[in-house]
Amino acid sequence: MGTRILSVEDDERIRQAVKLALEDEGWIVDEAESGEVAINTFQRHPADVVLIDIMLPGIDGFELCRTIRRTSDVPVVMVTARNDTHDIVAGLEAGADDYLTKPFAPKELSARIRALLRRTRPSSTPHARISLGDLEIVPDEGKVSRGGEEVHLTKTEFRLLCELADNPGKVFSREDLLDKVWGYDYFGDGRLVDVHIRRLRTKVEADPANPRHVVTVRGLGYRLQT
Amino acid sequence: MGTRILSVEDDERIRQAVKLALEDEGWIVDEAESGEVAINTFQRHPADVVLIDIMLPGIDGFELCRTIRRTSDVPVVMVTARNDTHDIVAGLEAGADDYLTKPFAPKELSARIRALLRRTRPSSTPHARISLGDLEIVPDEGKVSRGGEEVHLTKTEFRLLCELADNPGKVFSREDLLDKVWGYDYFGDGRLVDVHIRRLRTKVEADPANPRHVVTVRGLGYRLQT
DNA sequence: GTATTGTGCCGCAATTCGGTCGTAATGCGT
DNA sequence: ACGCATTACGACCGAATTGCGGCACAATAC
Repeated sequence: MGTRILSVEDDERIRQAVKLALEDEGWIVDEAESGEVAINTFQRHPADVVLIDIMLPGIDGFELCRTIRRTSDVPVVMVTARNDTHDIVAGLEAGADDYLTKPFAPKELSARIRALLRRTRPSSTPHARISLGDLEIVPDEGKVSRGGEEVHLTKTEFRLLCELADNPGKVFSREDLLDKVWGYDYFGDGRLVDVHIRRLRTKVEADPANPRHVVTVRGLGYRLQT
Repeated sequence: MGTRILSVEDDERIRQAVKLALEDEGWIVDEAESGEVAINTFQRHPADVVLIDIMLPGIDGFELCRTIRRTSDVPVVMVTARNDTHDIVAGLEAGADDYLTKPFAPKELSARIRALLRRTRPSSTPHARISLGDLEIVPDEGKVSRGGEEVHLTKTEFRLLCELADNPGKVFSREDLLDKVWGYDYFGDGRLVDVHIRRLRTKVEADPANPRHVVTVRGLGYRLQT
């Protein structure tokens, strides 16, 4: 979560369009209008993906890319104005991971970045398998079983359980869970969490009235019993 | 994947039960009732996992394990009748990778083996042959058969199936599949995946309305049933 | 050139899911 | 024991998801 993207582009209007498109995906967007500013910004806020226009005032996109590559292996997308093979090759040699040709559709932009994130990020596999007592959770397979018996959870229930299981024993407040499961931009009733906890219990607990796994900590929130 | 498992066990009934449980997972099961036979069999058909009962007539499980270890680093699971720390330590010293205590649930057995395969396999090459229940996939030859009967798949359907089969059990989101099957530069409707899943089912599933292989995980994507 | 097959896209229908609400039950402090 | 705050429950309805048939176009075979 909190994916951060650095967009380096000197054209004001394109920068705006890019920002809108990317923020629409829920990503945080840093902007830089030149290579110098970009390097500065990147050092203060390392991004998860960097988007570089080749034609820049001052140091050009290739140089910027090489500079970034010296200190980071963050995925880089180069943006070229013309469909010039030479530019593309030069970009890839400078260490870019992908390239885009102007003009590009906002959809294409976000799709490329998403693909890039998918390709580079999943190496950090959190937990292949979590088991707590008679509960077993396999995040990769979207499976949960109690005492060997597989139980079906909905997407939200599953995410909720995974979140709790991420720190077994830790108490999560409703705000914590709303943030992590429902996203940063959710404004609703905190009782929403209660409802899903209840639904989760009916499926995960042998006796939902006396929960042994999903425990409520009155006044604080919920936690997963170790 | 044509996973082959060698089960070394002198008790006829247990051997039967193990065979059934493992074949249920789509694995090929070789059997040996003694260490001598096991060594012979293993040389003719190298297995991906070897399951050894400690109590064997003739050479015992530890000796067998050491013998196998001299020529192969195949994962070995030791089976002990009693929950004896000494046995377990001795087994691990003999080169075993995991151990099980009798009596064990078939589910636990297959879960352990699956875990072992996951831990050891990823380094190896793409699977030359994948079989799941009555389905058999041969990526190299572009062939798929259900219950021995060969079925014709189109290029896209085949790639889709292979992608799913690459990590059986893992849930693939539509984006994952679009990325891998259609390429990272495809920007169409995610519903396209649905359509091809449906077409795949009409060919691969005995009853396309109740898919047993290509399963949908609502809200997450699709996965191949293990 | 024509027929056949494969591919992508759309709209409809069935189902499931998610969020909200009113209300009941429970725990906690006094 | 009482009142207040917090949590649990059941039900409802709109929204999201997915399966399905069909259509148009492209690729390939004949």
